[in-house]
Amino acid sequence: MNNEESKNEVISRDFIRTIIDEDLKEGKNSGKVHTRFPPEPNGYLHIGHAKSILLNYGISQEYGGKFNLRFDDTNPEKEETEYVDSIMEDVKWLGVDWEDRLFFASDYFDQLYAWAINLIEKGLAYVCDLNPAEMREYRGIPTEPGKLSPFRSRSVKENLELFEKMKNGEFPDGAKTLRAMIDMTSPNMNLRDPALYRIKRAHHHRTGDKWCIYPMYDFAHGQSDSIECITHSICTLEFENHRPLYNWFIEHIDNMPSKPRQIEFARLNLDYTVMSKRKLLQLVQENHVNGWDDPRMPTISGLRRRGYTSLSLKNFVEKTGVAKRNGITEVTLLEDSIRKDLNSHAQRVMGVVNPVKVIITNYPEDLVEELEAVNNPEDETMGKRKVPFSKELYIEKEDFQEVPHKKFHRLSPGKEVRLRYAYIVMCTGLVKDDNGEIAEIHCEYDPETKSGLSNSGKKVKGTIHWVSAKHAIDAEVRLYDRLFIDSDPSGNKEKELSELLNPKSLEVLENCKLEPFLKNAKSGDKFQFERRGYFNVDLDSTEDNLIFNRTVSLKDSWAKFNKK
RNA sequence: AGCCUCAUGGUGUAAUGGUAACACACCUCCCUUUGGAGGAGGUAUUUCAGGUUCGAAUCCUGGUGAGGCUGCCA
Repeated sequence: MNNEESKNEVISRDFIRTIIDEDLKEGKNSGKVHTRFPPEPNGYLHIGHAKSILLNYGISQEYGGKFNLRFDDTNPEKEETEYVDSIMEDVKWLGVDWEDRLFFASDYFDQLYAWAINLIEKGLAYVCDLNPAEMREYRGIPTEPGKLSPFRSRSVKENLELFEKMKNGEFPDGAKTLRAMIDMTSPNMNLRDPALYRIKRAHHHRTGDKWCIYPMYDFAHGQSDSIECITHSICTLEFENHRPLYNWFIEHIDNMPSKPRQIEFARLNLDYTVMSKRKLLQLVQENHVNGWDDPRMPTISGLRRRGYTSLSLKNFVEKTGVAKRNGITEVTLLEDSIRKDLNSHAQRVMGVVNPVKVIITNYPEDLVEELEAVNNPEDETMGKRKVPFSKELYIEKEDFQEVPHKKFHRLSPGKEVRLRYAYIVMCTGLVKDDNGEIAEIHCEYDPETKSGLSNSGKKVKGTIHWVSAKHAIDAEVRLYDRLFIDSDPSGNKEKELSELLNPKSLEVLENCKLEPFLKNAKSGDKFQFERRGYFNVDLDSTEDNLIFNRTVSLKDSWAKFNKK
């Protein structure tokens, strides 16, 4: 083996996999790796969750371990079955298989209750009557220690009775909490006697009205991990300060099934995007978008509807890496991942989004030629198709300039251009309507230049796409652009979210003309409209009313040049 | 302010005491019946100050900057 080869063998490992490698080397968890994804069913999953899901699942697969899906449903007020369903659908769509390991934190409510009693018996938890305002006051601030709750000295017996009465519904909502007895002077606020249980008469999506007390996240999460024998509990940075508490429960509750290890990494952020569930919910509720799966949303369902594939998301997420540094990834990286995927897989097709009519004046009136077109130049096995050509065509408005820019090499008066898969045509005239708008472009074609003909060697600068007018099918096309004009909408503290919206994030074009090949396109089908971009057939598309969503445009150096 | 965490091109991540690299973005050029794809090249990086060392992005000390924590949310 030479030097170069040995260098290539050094696979770069992120810090989480490095930790797992070390744990394995030390013989921890008897060599097992078991991860989980713990969503709260209070909203739809977004691409940041996709990163976490794929990270956790990917690790479980790489190490020959297992992966659980567990709903963190400890706050019934915000949680709904609708979200449970959408989350499962999205996780599955990402290609992630939890096999028979679908769990709910609410499955563990009885066990959690028993463990709370265990802590009370050990003198490590107490029932507290402080109201929220008082509790806040007693907690103190980070720079100053808090004060001991006056209820901290209740006897074990009294605490046991009170806690039982809490469970039995003998106190009104919010009247009491069960708290851990840790350290009111800790610089880590999470350790200042955190609440374990609160009284809340809310209907739970799974346990119904069985409980009127519910465990807090901190009291449920680590223990749930332990019950499921999770070895590495991967979460985001904001839980760093919770880790001592996470470990405290594992250490102080008797006979915990296993000792999971919490590891935190930086969540994914994208520029021109908001990623918090609260803000996403706000966009939905204030109707700035059409629901959670609006193609402008960074939700998994939105991205799917937009036309992203799960493979492209997986590739993207891997490219963003895993680290502890907070940063903002550019959306161009996401766009690159879908272009790469679709470039090699998507069926090519011609579609005119902003049509203007072209008449080939020297072309026979009733002749229709079936021209051969390549389905995907990147993949010969995708074959070829026939495209009808006739005297009247539609081309893209922007492919014609009456007074052309010197670097514009498309159609303009007196100039020649190649019609993709067809002939070279020259523009010979124009017809304008009463408003001065171009109604018809007149061209003459050169029969010798038919595509594929041996003597069609004439060179022209540009090639444009077209659709035969009498064969064209109508469709609606939705052009999407970034939802926000601010590259960091969440970081903008001066303006409301609604003031940062891009007014042109959605452009609906009703009168688009597509080649007949697309007649039977089904929702979810993906195409490249040559020279325009990648398009996904929308969820609401029907045979009579075809709707295409633009996933992403093609890279366009002409458009870029024009901007300058 | 106290505690925790982080700091490498424009962006995101590598380099695990030994030549600072990869991807995206940006810019040139070539090629092209998609101004796509592809190819060739280019601009640009270790937060600062000390220290340890033959050698520091990496280890130590201090500074600076950024993020997190002060819910009976997760």
